[in-house]
Amino acid sequence: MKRELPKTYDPSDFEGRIYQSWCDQGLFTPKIDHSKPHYSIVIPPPNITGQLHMGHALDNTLQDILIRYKRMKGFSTLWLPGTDHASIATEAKIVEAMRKEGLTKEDLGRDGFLTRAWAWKEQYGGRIIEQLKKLGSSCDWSRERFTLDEGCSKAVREVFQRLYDKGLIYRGERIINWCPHCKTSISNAEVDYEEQKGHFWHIRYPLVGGGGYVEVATTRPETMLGDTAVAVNPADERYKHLIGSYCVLPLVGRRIPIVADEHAKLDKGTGCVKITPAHDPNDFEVGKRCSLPMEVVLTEDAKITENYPKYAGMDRYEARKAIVEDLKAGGYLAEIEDLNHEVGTCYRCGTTIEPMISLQWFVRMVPLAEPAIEAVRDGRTKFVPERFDKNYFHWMENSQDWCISRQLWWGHRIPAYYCDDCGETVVAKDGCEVCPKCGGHMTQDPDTLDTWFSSALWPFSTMGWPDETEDLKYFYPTNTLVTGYDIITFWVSRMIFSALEYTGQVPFDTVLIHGLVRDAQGRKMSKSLGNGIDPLEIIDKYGADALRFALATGNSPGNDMRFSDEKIEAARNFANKLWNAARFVMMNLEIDSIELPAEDELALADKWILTKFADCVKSVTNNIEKYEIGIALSCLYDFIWDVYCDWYIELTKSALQDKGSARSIAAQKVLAYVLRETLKLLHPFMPFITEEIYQGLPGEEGSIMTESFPEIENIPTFPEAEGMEKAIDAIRAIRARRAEMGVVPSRKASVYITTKYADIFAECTPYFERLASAASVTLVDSYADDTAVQIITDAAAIYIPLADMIDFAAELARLEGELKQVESEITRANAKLANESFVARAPKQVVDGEKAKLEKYLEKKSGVEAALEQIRGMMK
RNA sequence: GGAAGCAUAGCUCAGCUGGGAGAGCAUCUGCCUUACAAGCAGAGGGUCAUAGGUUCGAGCCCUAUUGUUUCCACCA
Repeated sequence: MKRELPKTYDPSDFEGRIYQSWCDQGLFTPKIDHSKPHYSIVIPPPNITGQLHMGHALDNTLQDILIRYKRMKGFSTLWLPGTDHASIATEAKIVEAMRKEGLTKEDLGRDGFLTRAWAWKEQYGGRIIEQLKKLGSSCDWSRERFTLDEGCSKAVREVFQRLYDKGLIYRGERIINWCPHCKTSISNAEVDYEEQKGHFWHIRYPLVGGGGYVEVATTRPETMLGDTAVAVNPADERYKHLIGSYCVLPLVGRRIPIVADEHAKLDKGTGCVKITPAHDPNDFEVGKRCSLPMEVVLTEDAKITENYPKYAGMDRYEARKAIVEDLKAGGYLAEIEDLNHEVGTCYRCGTTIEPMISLQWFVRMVPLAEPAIEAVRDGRTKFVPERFDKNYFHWMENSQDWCISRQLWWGHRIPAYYCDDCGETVVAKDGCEVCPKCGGHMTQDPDTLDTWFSSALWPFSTMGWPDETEDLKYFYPTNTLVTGYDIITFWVSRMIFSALEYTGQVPFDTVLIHGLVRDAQGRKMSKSLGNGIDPLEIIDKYGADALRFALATGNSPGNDMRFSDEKIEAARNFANKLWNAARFVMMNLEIDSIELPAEDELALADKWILTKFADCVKSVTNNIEKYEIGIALSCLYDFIWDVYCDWYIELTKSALQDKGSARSIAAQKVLAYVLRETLKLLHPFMPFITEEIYQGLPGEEGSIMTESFPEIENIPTFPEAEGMEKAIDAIRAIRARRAEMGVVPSRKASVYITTKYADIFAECTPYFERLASAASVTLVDSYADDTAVQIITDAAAIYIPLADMIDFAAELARLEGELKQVESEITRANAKLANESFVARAPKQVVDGEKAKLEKYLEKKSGVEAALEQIRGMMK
């Protein structure tokens, strides 16, 4: 059944319909077939708070390209989709929404809050999935997962239990990053540093017994309330005599010791450091080494505790002001220095984090990191591009224990239980109600886990781990993980060590890293700048294929890219070009199925396009295999636009006019064959337009998705096709000269050609007539009309009698220029070949190539010289 | 403080293991040529950041410098 394409390319006309038909046919759901190789990808699960943004669009376009390619290559292909509960981000949004209604978490209580959170998930979780579908993502929706669903939660509890039993999870008092706004701890990875203007306050602490003081400096003077010592370096001659003595904490009056610790540097500041073990990570360590007491001075919303009545209830900044004033009044303030420094902020809400001592759960990183480092070092998992492994190693080798407990409600609740009576701690994945020790009632830890704890299990928890499911056996480990470089430490590294620990295998063999999508000026897209581009608007306006093309082309792995109107328009134009080429081919077809003609029916142009197509298949395939998506796509772009449309279609036009003729039918077959095969090559990149056109081709009823990706072995190639290039060169040369002379295309002119490739040029006569404005083409042994324009190519000398158009002086100048150029080429080639070292050391093919060039130029030179002679003769 | 990336045409970027600098957009000139003006045919435009080095040969490899971006760590 032949269907004509509408005259204009309008993606909104068919993208939705096609996606639905793929779903209806179940084409995204793989069959588990142990006789076939598998290829699997798990999606980086988008947050349920999110909307599709350009980063997602890029990430998922790349994944879909790989998935569709592998599917057509015959792999049993799974792209497993899902969403992330995004504990802190979602909870923050819900709390904010509640605040507008005048409600707090406490008003609703834990259960009430969770009911509301699940309602949120129902409302927004589906939205981003719908958006992914608009992009064309060929995910197996029947396997869609959610990090907080029963299966993933089971995996989380299992892992927690195993790690606890192995001693790799522990609970302890440590300095953690506290967000006073979200009122939870966050991990080091969740802290963003930003430069802020601040001050360095120099404070004098009077010495006990005798005059004098030590001077310390701080950027957070309010923490002085919690000072329990002053440290000096043990090697510091200036203060050696003070070690072991005491000073008095101003405003507070507490006697605190002067201790020796390496943490104090000789050359920094005054050499004396105030020590606040409960509110500073370094001081915490000093405190441990020197057995100092810990004095907590801030509450969980960063206000001064009741222990300091004068300042109690003030928030940290008010207290800072008040304390500075009081220090000044008491004569303790020595100096105020301006200073810019990096301040840690919460990556979710931007609030300045407060280091605090707190009882939290931690994952011991060193034993887990080691095998994970090894797996990348020995290549079981590779980063593309490779350089990102440095990033990974650096983080892995220096990672501190991971704080995994969060004082949030939306998340996986920690499976730890404490006895109300004896305080016994039990970790139990299946729950625990009665204390095994005293029979008392057990209460579950109120905290939840870091959202990344469940994300870390995603590649296998989604496949049913810890159960030995069919999916797990067949599709795990996965093959490729596609993600941005900004998430390597958060997520990729944690998946790797988790997978190794629990499944004994790496979670994926390749991590394809892409960069950020920036705006046309190169700025990060952000809400606050208001420069975000909405992929859905782009899809509505230009189509998903155009968006995918724009994102996949013109950049290489790991690099940021800019997105602009020009880019998306160029992409849309390309789709339109293909659309119209297909329309043209289809309106000329008289055949009802597509097959290649017998070899003896092939014209030179047919052999040429088939050979060029084979080249295209090769480079597209090779580049996808190397994850060079951008290069693969640009090969296709060039082939479709320049080779197929601008040359091959034009070359067939004269044959097509002769409807029903053998030549016309042969041309139709080749046109249709190359079109169909090209659509298959392009399908992974632009799935909708390729499907729409494909289904309009004669004899093609099914989906292009179920076709095989073109294989180079199946495409006939012909060494003689190279001859076509000689004719193309000649046509180009004629066009260029005519354009230069200002001859309008409608003015046809006779063309005389002398060449040693007469057969080729004879066969190409119609092409010259159609594409080079030739009235006729005559092959001659020599040509002697002095008034003709002369054009010299490598393969031929071409004469066009256009006497009235010729400006002889200009012609002379041009030929002289051409001679000069060809001579310099000859000089260059000669010099190279005269270089013994070059001839001896360069590979043979390079040297031979150089000789061939020399040959060509010498021939051209004699042609140019002859032409010059003729024109000089005329001008006399 | 540690590390990495980038620097190529007016703009945005490609350039795979070293063998005569490419594309898109923009600019200029023609053109309604049996699909496509979202098009066709031509043209101009580059000391490949700088300085050294390795090599028969460097945009590509090495060293240093400059500019720029990012990541990590820390700043009492």
